[in-house]
Amino acid sequence: MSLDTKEAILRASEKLFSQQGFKETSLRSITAEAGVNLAAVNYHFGSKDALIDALLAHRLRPMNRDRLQRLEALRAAHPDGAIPLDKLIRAFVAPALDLSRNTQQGGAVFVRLLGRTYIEPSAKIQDALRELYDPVIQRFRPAFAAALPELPEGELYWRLHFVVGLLAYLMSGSDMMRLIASSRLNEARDSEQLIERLIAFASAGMLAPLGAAPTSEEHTE
Amino acid sequence: MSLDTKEAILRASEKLFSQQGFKETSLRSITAEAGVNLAAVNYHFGSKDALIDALLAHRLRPMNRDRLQRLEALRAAHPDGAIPLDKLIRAFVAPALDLSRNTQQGGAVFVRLLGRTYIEPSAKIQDALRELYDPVIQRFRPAFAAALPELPEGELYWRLHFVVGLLAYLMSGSDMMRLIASSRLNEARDSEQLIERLIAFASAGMLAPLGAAPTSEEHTE
DNA sequence: GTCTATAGTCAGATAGAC
DNA sequence: GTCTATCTGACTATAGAC
Repeated sequence: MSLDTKEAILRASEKLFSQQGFKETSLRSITAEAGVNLAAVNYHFGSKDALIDALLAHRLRPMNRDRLQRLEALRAAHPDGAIPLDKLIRAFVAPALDLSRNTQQGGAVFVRLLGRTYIEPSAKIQDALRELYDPVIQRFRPAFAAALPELPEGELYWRLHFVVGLLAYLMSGSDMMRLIASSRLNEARDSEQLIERLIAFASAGMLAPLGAAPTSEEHTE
Repeated sequence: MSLDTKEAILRASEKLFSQQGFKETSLRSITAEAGVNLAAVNYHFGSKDALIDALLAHRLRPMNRDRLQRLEALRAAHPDGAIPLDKLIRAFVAPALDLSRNTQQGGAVFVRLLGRTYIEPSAKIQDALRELYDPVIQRFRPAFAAALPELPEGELYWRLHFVVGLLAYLMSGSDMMRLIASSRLNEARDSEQLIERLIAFASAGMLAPLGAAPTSEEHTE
């Protein structure tokens, strides 16, 4: 029936994990959604945890490869070492959000899953993530430092943090969006515009003046 | 023994929920931590879900009251209607992060819990949140619109979104932080400085130029 | 490789003694 | 109000027939 049992499980689990979370999604619901037998997950992957690991690696590795390729391309295009900030941010952010346009690869489903992993407290998932992310951070950080030479190291750390947080929140997405949704708003969730908005916001934030916050002594009152 | 069974349950559940998540925390672990009987939760709160609701309301109501009070104070201090952007952001952001300094009230424990609720997909939690947040958003939005008169409505929506995301991510906190933590970094997680950094970043982001992202045709390659 | 059947665990909730 | 004891249900995982 289905192309492949293993593939069907990956597809179904991606969908359900992203909708409900890891702990909340049972192997029963996954195998039902995939149209395969309950025992198939343990046969093909060994355990639920191993399934999660496989799923993350399956998607994150190509995404991070994309990020590093874009960074290399930028390096080549700017041999003087001065890569414009917005291009750097785009290289980091676009591969993640681009997945939502690639419907063939699971599309928006995986983007939500990815956002979810950023937040998940499970130690196992955190470990898997760290291993997948560390090389990327290690390469992007000096590029950002070069693009923002006047920013102290501590500040750079936090501002990178803010960008990652922004990305994670957007990808885990639309739950919180509904909270604010008293506004009708054209459903402009097309990722094309979203990426541009995110880059504009993040670039401005990264470039924020340093001792700037006017502190406004007390909040009146 | 303990002050009050009900209070002990609230305290313990706040701690465990924030550390492990809602689904991952069992009533058994809560009652063990609180030093009370397993049946006490159901006796005092009725169910696990009702406990979560009570916990959220217990903390969010005062926080949102604080937000609205600060907004009113700003309105009074700026009768012309032009509240500076950074003060607006502070009024929205500080009551959340301030809780981490108020150790008497549960301190950082609740901040993480709060960050977690922003992300939790459970429909019940989302509903409880919407009810608590709606009045706040409804009041802050026009103030932001007045502070950024040139920003189209759609843009304002997204940028507010980004600020909320930033806040949520920071509060759900430090899990992702460890991912990037190849940097040693002075453990400057003192919320005082964090608030200032967040306000600076968010203010700059809200003020980002409009059609600005230079689009950089393709990413080279 | 795929299935059924089931073992073993742990969850939330409740009845009823104190 | 608090406790013990227990019910009921859901889960992961596995053994073993096909």
